[in-house]
Amino acid sequence: MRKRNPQPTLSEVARLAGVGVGTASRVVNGGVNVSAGTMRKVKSAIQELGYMPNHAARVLKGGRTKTVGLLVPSIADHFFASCAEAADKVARAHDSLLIVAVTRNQCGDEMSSLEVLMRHRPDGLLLVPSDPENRELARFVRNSGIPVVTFDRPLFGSGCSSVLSDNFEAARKATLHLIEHGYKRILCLVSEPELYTIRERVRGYRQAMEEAGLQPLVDTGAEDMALASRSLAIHLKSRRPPDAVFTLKNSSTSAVVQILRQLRIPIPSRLALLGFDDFELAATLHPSISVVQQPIEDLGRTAAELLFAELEGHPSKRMKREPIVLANRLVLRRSCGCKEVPARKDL
Amino acid sequence: MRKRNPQPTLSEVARLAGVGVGTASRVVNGGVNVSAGTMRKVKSAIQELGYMPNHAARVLKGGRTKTVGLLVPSIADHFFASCAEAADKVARAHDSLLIVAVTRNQCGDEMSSLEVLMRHRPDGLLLVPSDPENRELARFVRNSGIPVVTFDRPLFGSGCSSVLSDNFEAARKATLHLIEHGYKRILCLVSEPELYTIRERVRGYRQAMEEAGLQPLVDTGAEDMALASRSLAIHLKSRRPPDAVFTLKNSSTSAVVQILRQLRIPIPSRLALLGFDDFELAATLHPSISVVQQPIEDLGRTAAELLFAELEGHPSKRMKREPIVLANRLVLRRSCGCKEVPARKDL
DNA sequence: ACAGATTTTGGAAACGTTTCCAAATTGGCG
DNA sequence: CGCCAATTTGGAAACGTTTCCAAAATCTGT
Repeated sequence: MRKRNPQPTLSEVARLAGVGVGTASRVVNGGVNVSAGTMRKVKSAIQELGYMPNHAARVLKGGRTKTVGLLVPSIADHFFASCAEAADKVARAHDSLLIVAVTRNQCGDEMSSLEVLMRHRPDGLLLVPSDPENRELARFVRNSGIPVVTFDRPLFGSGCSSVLSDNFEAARKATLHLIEHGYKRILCLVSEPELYTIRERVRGYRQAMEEAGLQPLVDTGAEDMALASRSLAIHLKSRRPPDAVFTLKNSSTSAVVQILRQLRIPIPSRLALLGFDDFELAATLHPSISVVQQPIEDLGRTAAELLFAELEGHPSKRMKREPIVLANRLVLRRSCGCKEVPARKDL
Repeated sequence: MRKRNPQPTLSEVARLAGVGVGTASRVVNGGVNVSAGTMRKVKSAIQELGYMPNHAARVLKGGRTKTVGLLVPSIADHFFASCAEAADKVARAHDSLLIVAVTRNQCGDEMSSLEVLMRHRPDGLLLVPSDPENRELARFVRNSGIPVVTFDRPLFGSGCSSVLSDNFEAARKATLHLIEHGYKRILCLVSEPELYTIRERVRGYRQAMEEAGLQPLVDTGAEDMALASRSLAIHLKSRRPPDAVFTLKNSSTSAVVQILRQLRIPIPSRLALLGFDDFELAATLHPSISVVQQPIEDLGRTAAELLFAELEGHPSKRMKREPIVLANRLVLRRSCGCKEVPARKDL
């Protein structure tokens, strides 16, 4: 059986329904100014033929593509995957498709991925810029002619809206919390220090230490397990070893847990630990790990909603360009020396 | 400055170069039968105008869309996210875009998501069928007229290729391993028993138990933490409590770890544990958790490669329709009573 | 029942490519 | 130089929509 697939076209639908092609088109697009009878005829013709609009033709004609693009560093990463899922849900609610492309935080890939995305002429764009200072990207956004919203990281000079989380303030509060516990030599363990979010967190850490009159202690040599392990060992053997560690990333946190277990260093009695970004087993580990919990889904959802608002409602009435900043939560567990406390809402 | 974005068209290029539009087109597409001089003129015109072909117009004319669709139950789930990333990499290597839609293992969503995908006329399709017996989906695939590859789960009666992992055999081997340790009352803790992969795993478990002349003990009441907790408590209090647990899903495994920790039941001395599907902290937990490790990226990558092979190379020379079955690895850690075997790469 | 206002309808034009085919140009060779 | 073959070129048609505009049909109020 050779059921080739010469997709039925709108004129075939029109012919079968006994109406003009323009009329058929109107029925397909919501049917304004179409009489009930005609509507019915056309709809049943569509049903019978299994007609589906040809997307390419629509795009060519210049209409909406019902497509929004999402550009993220990675899609296997839980953080971005959750954002993507949340954004996808919003897109689907607006009868649109979210198309995703991944950069790997490399600006080169960024532009080329963007190009592949743009081929599909998305109605709008959701971005996580690798580098907030990327002028090429900012220029691209300005000239793109479509609404763009960035999230997790801003894009300076692009004039587009952003949805961020307060990395600075959350890191500051977290550090202050450690300080309140009496820890004085707090090591800040960093990987990927070039990323905006990480830089903000480091800034928050430094600010807190400075406020307390303590000496900041930042180590950027935590790119992977091996390096982190080496760094940690050196610090622990130094003349004035740290009494607490503040890790700025999910994977660093679990790496440190693993390393400390190997070294048989008890948490928090010998070394306290607080991590940025929650992870599934943080509550299950022994001891449970205190973390800053990010509003992950909120970021994706809010960004998408903002995009569709600009897209549908108010193309001219541009809302204020101030970034929307979402709060993080400090979830206190055992690893910072706290008694297991119910998660606090106050940042 | 209203820098609208009237993308330059091919005729503008042609005009600037002083040639016909057909000639310009030939230059853009590899330039066969074009004299060297003309070539040069057109290319510099392209350069000057920053011309980029309009993808929609090309597609409309009947070419490839350079797009493949991926339909998965979820994209926030680490398993599918990794598959997606691997498939995306392959797609990008073929200068194509992977477009993703999510079902939530619900057949209704499945067809509607598929419809949204099909709007974009993908050149091929990558599917994770919610239900291998879904006749509607199978019919759709047969009539779609484009190559389709399923992975993780088959789709019976669809005639398309599949890439699977050997859930049955892996579960059997895993159960056998527990049996070799001397465990006799092995509880198989199940959630989402309607899923194909889960059913296969249960089947493998039963087979192993039967081979050993032991009584299978399957509990499907593990849908969430609360239920799992209740189930587990009941079994532990029964007259002949289990001495080992085999969990069939990632989240069940960590749920059980958490529950046993709360109940202060030592692993593996009082209750051994072996899980299906590895997770990041499985090696870090105390004790470390033995698991079946799935070839996650392989699944996505292989499926995508298969799809592009059908797409590009051999549209008629259909390869054998036998599913490709990838092997799982049994990663032995402490929770099943094993000594920590070289904590790294033991098959 | 009729003029005018309103709603509904049909069909042509346009979107930017590619793909033809015929026309124009070039080259070879007697 | 002249003629045929081979190469190169220009431009029309087609892809399937949407969006016009004018024509047709229907509705209003008197």
